[in-house]
Amino acid sequence: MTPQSVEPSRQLDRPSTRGTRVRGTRQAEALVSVLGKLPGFHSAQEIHAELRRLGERVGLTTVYRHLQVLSEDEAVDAIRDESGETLYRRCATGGHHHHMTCRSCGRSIEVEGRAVERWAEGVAAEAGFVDVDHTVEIFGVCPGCASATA
Amino acid sequence: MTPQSVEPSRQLDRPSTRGTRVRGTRQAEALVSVLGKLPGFHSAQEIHAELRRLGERVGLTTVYRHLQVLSEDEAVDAIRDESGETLYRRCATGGHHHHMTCRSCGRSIEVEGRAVERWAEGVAAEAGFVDVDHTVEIFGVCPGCASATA
DNA sequence: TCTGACATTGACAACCATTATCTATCAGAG
DNA sequence: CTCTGATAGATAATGGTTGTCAATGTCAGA
Repeated sequence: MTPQSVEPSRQLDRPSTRGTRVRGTRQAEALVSVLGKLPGFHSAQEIHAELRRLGERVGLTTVYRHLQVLSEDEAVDAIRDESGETLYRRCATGGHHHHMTCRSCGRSIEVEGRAVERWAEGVAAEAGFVDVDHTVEIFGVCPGCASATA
Repeated sequence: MTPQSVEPSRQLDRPSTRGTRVRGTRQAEALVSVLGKLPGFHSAQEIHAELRRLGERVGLTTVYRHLQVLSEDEAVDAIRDESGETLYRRCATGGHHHHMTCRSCGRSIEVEGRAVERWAEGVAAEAGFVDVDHTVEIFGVCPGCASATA
């Protein structure tokens, strides 16, 4: 996974010589476009299905490949749901952040957590851990779903 | 997942009428025993392999089943590694807590995080989320491994 | 504009952890 | 001891993800 087996077109997103080509290929553009429209988190398979629905002819393999690259570039967020499936979402904000996801409708909110960052760093430093990274996910039921259920 | 499909032997761990039988069967006892000895997190498959290595004849299915039940009972912690595999570890402390795991040797430290709990609750309350739960995992390289590498 | 080299695609099969199924077996009560 | 429901576990699915590799597309330079 670390050996960047693919690592394609790393040469910046050029302004496109013709058309609105963003990253070289039609497929990549379509994928990015769909990602921008879908709210909340979706699995690679769902994204692939959506692509097909829109008439775009893109292979599942390609979807996986792009999502992987995009998530390495931090252009999309990747989280795992409770069944272990990987879900992707286009990042709204650029930097490091976390998510609060609704268990019912799947929509998610990006949350900042300076407090958490500090805490994590503190804990790690105290134990002498280095090269530290962390994941934080909050799950709950959003106001909308909560009132709908009640 | 919520429909407690299995949910066996819910009738408390009786003091055992004969032997040190903890939960009725040899297999369950062996599993718990191994869990107690293994440090850090291990996959169900690893635990199963260890069981076999010790000469215990336990089926892989059974290992999975027990780990599932134990984790529902919060008798073991379950986390997911980066490849999506589920790892289990016997809980040292009873209550809610998080882990800081070494990427290199797999050992983990249990950490308390009142700060995080408070933060998560605050964020959730602010957004109107209810029935909130959260996961926090810290990954890094422990002092031992760090100095070994250096 | 043409062309060749290299990157990308995608159908398909392989992987592999996990779960479902279904019968044989065991534990414990009476 | 015997009966009965719980448990075990071999085996077969499941299903998301990744590997393979030939076909195709892209773009730079001629």
